[in-house]
Amino acid sequence: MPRPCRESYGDQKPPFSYISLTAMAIWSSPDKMLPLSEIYRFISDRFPYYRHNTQRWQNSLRHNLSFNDCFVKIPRRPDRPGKGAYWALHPAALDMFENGSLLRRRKRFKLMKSDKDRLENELAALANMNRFLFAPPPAPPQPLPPPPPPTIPVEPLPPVTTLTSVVSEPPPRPKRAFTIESLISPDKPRSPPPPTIPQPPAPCYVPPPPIHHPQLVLLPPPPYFHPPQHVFRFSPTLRAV
DNA sequence: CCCTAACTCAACG
DNA sequence: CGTTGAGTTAGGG
Repeated sequence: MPRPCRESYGDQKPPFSYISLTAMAIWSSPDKMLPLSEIYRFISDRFPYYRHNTQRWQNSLRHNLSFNDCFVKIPRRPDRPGKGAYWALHPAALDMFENGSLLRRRKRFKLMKSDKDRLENELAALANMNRFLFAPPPAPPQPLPPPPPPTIPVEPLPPVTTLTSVVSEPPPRPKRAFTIESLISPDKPRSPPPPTIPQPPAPCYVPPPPIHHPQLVLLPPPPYFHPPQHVFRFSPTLRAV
């Protein structure tokens, strides 16, 4: 066992908190967001310890998702039905484990009330837009004007300027402590090494291509800044308190 | 030893 | 499934 990676904990409890495990699962997904069932599967797939007592730890895990501001519930698109919402990581929480401890963070990640409210508004607005943009196709034309369908009350959208903040790009690879790589890479050749095409030296930062995102509405990208500090673009004032 | 993050149990919608 | 509260356990300064 020179290379302890996945499956190396056997039936022993892995030294990760539920928050760590959940973050790993979300991180490992192509879209950086997962429904609850997929989070369960990620964990029980690679940590045999969690193939038992499922009722207990899954309840705890759901508690964590709701309780911790570092997890953000993303509404489903109506045209992508399924159970439950998607869960993503709050971008300001990406450095949650900077201290290297995967058991206990230095400090709980909590949003200030104002930021929490703003995030809530953005997600509500997103859900509203999704209702429009991904509504089921209208019924075939009727001979007579059908009675106006129960119109979905669409609430006035919050200032659109903040909406772009919900659009996300793939998060960066974890900085140090989080050994996601060793956990997910062995059986996940998810991104075949890109063919090394000699690139002309870019004089400055080149914005990444538009991000395909199955769940979120892509809006015109905001202006790019030089070193992209954060791959997510939430409201710039979002802060962990 | 203390503080508090993390966990557990459980009720409720 | 998701939220919330209350009580317990335990990580780490």
